[in-house]
Amino acid sequence: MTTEDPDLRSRLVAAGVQLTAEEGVQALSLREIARRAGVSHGAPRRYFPTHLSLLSAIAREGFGRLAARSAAATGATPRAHLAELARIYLDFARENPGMYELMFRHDLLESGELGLRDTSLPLFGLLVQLVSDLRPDPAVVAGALWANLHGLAQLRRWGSLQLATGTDDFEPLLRSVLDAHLGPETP
Amino acid sequence: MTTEDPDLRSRLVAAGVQLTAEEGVQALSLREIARRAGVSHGAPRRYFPTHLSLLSAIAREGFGRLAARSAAATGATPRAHLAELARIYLDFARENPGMYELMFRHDLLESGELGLRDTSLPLFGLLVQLVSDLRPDPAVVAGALWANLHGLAQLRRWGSLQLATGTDDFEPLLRSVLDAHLGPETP
DNA sequence: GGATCGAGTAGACACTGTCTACTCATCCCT
DNA sequence: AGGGATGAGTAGACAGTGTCTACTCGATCC
Repeated sequence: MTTEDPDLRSRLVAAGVQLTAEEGVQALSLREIARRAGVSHGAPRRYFPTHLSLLSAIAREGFGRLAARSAAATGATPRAHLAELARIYLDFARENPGMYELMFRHDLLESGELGLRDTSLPLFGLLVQLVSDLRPDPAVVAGALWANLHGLAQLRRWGSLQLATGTDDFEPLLRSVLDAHLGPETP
Repeated sequence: MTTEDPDLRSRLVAAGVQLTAEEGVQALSLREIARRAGVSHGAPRRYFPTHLSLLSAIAREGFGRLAARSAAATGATPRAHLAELARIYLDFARENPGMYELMFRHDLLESGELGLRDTSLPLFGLLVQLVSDLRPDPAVVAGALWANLHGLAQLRRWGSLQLATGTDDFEPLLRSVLDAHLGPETP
């Protein structure tokens, strides 16, 4: 029995977020989330018609937290701002591996009353805006950069890059990525 | 009852590969794979101690097929060779979405008698070798490039980049990625 | 020729997601 | 003020899952 104040919908999502962090994404069964929220296993059905739609709501909460962190990023120059955003993205993925995995599960895309895909659009818009000060065709470059960050986050979690490059220091890799897409750092 | 000639181990993996292509990764239950191989649900246990280790073997088969395709790639220049490899990688991910998803499931990493992580090392070695003709610090650049291709494959499947860039033409994106990491194409 | 052993079978167990029938308190309406 | 309707949450059934254990049964070996 967690706090009983908020409505069950919020409590279920909160329990799911906590469970993701504590036990990982494979522990997110409908019944365990309901247990943690202190209700029977049939109760979530009032708010989430299916298991996937509940997972989708939890993932949406994750996107919200990432967006909040990203909105707090600043930078003296667009380049510095982008570097800060990249760091925030990669840190989020490393510190919240279960949530990050959940956020990009493709079978969650269509579940829930709102599409999950659109949730990342505002963040991408900021990326495009910052890139437009540095590069022509900013939408393409921003897309390529986002893909690169996403791939870095995934492969870092996989451990492949550490094995392949022989080190787990990601600084040179991140610098190489930023230089590649944005051009070498200007003095 | 599929063909009974090869040993059950191979038949199970083959049934899993087929099932992945036909029904997707969520259909890969132990019992359904056993059913397709024409044996009882307890039989796989002789060869794969756990469900995950069977999935891991199926993913390994996927890496083998990708490696075979990659080995057939050629190019007049390292740059052309790399471009061909990139295209093969992205095509494989698009044409075998279920298998690609399975290959990079992080909970499969440690299952099976051989680590799955090492399976991608030879391919990465080829990448490093080709990049070394074009760039200093080829391990870092190859790592960044691989991460970028992986991110492209994932986000293309997710549909986010199509939504964000307003087009589903990946040619400019791929060209931007190759130019970014390898330098602009030389005449 | 009889014991041994390995491959595969069959069933139990706990757990899952979904569905349906049910309680029961709250609210609305005349 | 009283009674029906509504809505949230409960409880149980059902099929399906992964794992484990007991068992068959044919081949192999001494």
